Amino acid sequence: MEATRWLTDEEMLAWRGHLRMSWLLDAAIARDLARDSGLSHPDYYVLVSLSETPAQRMRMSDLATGILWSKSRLSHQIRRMEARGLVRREECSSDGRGTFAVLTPMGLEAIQVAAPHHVESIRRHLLDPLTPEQVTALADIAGVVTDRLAATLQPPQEVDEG
Amino acid sequence: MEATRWLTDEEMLAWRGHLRMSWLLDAAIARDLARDSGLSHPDYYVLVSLSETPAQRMRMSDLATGILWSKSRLSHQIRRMEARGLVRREECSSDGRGTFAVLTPMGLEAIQVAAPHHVESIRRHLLDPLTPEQVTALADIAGVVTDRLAATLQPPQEVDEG
DNA sequence: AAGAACTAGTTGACAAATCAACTTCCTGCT
DNA sequence: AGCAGGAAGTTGATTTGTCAACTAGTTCTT
Repeated sequence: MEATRWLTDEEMLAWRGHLRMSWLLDAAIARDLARDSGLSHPDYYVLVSLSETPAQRMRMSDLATGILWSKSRLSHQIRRMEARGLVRREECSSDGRGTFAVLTPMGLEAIQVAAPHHVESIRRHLLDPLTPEQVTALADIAGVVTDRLAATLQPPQEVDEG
Repeated sequence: MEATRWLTDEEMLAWRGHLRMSWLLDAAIARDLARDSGLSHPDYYVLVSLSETPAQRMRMSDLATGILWSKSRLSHQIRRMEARGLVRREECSSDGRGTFAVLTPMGLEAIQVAAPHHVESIRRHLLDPLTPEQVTALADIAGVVTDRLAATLQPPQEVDEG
């Protein structure tokens, strides 16, 4: 059993700073989003993913993978959004098990209205306070860390052992 | 109404990268924590805050403020942790409304066992992949962003207007 | 010293996320 | 063809977090 290498002050600042930043940032951006557009952060991810796709539809599992959610979480979320008229489900003709989540006109409208405010909010809270070098540094840091994590991490829920 | 300044590729990379990093990092560290120590991330914050305090006790509201939680969330969390024997509540003699959350011997034991593994997990997932310059850069970025946000953000729940 | 206004904390109802089955359909093997 | 095993989604129960209302004690004001 080796001695623990405790965090240096600088490391502690980076870790706790990151935690605090991500919590505050998420809260601030979620608050803006709700105020400006009546959407939650999860709603927004879903709508933006669908809207970036040519036919504005995606298979449930592709969507879930893209935003790093479990299939269960996505299914519940889509059910709620369907009830609000933002998306609808459509069967997949080529695979009987499959389901598409499809953007409705109302969902498209919602994301188009929301997007400019959301960008503004990201600028205000995250990008504006940073120098261009810091923006690049953040992108690099995130790249390195996520590459490593994506390799390690098994997606949520997919355990299913017998 | 001015034209929206959409995000550049670099800005998009920074923002989405940050989102993805914080989600994956939290998931990975939470998973390690649960496996190694049977604690959730929220449990850990609470225990660590209490353990860093001289008498291993804190007023509920100070604790809530320190970890950026609403009073309600903390109250529920402490109730659950109390049921597991990790903390207990104690009345405050100088202020009849007040309550202390106090670390129990079992809670102390839990945090002492958990801490080395947790540090190891933070190193593995976040710090090791980064250069020392990147660690410093991350600390700086978080500092700038959170200072700005802390000024703007009203704490959760404290609305209470009539 | 009395009451208004504020602060500390809790509670219960609701919303959202996770977890563990479960159904249905597809694919590959013999 | 027929069946084992895997993949796609859904569902319901449980846990966790949020919101609004509430109790009780303190402080400020006159």
